[in-house]
Amino acid sequence: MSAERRPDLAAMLFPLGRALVALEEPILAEHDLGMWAYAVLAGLGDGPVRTQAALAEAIGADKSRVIAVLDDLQARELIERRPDPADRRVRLVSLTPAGRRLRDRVQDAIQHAEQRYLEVLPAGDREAFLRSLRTLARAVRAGRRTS
Amino acid sequence: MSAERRPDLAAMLFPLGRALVALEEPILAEHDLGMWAYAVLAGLGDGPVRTQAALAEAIGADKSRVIAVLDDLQARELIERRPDPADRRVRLVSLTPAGRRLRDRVQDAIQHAEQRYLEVLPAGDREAFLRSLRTLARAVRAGRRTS
DNA sequence: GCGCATCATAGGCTCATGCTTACTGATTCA
DNA sequence: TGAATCAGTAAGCATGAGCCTATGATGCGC
Repeated sequence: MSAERRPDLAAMLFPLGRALVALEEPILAEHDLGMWAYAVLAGLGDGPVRTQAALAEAIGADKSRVIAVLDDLQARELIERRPDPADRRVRLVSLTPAGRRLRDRVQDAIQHAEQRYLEVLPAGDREAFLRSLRTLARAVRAGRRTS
Repeated sequence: MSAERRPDLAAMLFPLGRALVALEEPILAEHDLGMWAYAVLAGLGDGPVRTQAALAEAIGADKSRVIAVLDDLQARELIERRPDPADRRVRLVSLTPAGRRLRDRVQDAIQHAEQRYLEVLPAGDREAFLRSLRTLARAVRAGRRTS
C-alpha cells in the first residue's frame, strides 16, 4: 500500500468533465444557450454586478470572446449592461429578472441531470465528494490570483 | 436546505482540470512528452498489449491523431509496435522497459505535484474524493460503451 | 492641461481538436 | 475466387480557443 497506483487526477477529471458537458449540452440547446452564455448567467449569480473583464476572468473565458456573448444576451434582454456612473469606462453587468428566471430554470435542469451520475456514489462519499470539489475549485481560483 | 445552491459540477470540474493540466505541463516538458504521448504511456500501463484503435478510444483521442504520437514514441524506443501474428491487420502496442521506466518516473512526479492540491482536503474527505473520482470515471467509461 | 493607465471592443493569427474521406493491406465469409 | 469488412495510415477541413495588437473613450496622477 506504500505506492498506491491510482490514475492521475487529470486523467480521471477530464473524461468526467467531458461527460458532464455532454450532459449539459442538450439542456442548454433547449434554451438557445451556448456554454459561454450559460457560464455568464451562472457567473453573474454570485455577485450582484461587476465589470466585464472581471466577469470574463471569473468564468475562465477570454475577454474578447465574452463580448459577443454579452451582446447576444443583452439583445435577448437576459442581462443589462449599463455604464457605471462612478467610472464611465466600465459597464455594470447584471441579470434582468428574465435572465434570473432562465438561469434558475436551466440550473435546476442541469443539476437534476447530474444526479444520475452522483447516484452511483454512496451517500457519505457523495457529500464528501461535493464538499471536496468546492474546496478544490476555490483553491484553484485562489491559486490563479496569487501566482 | 431543500434547494442547496451549489455550482454545477462541470463549472467546478473544468477549472480544476485546467489547473491540473497546467501542473502537468512543465513536468511533461522536462521529459519531452506531450499530453497525448503521456496519455498513451499511462494508458498502456493498464493492459499489457492492445490494438491501436482500442488504445485511442481508451484515452479519448481520435484514431488518426494518435498515429503521429505512436510514431514518435516508437522512434524513441519507448513503445513497441509489432504486427499481431494471429491477425496481421492489428498492431500490438506495448511499452518497452525504457518506456515503462519513463512512465513511472513521470507519473511519480505528477502525483507528487498533485499532492499540493489534495493537501487542502481533510484526510477523510481526500480518501472519499479519490474513491468517488475513480467510481465516476469508471461510470463514464461504462456509459460511453452502452450509449 | 498632459501623459499614462484602464476598460470595452474589434480583428487577426495560430494551434489543437473533431470529423471526414480515401487508400492500402489483411481477414472473413459467401 | 470474389466481395465485404476491418485496422492502420494519411490528408484535409471547419471549428473554437487562446493570445496578441490596435483603437476609442474615459479616468487619474503629475
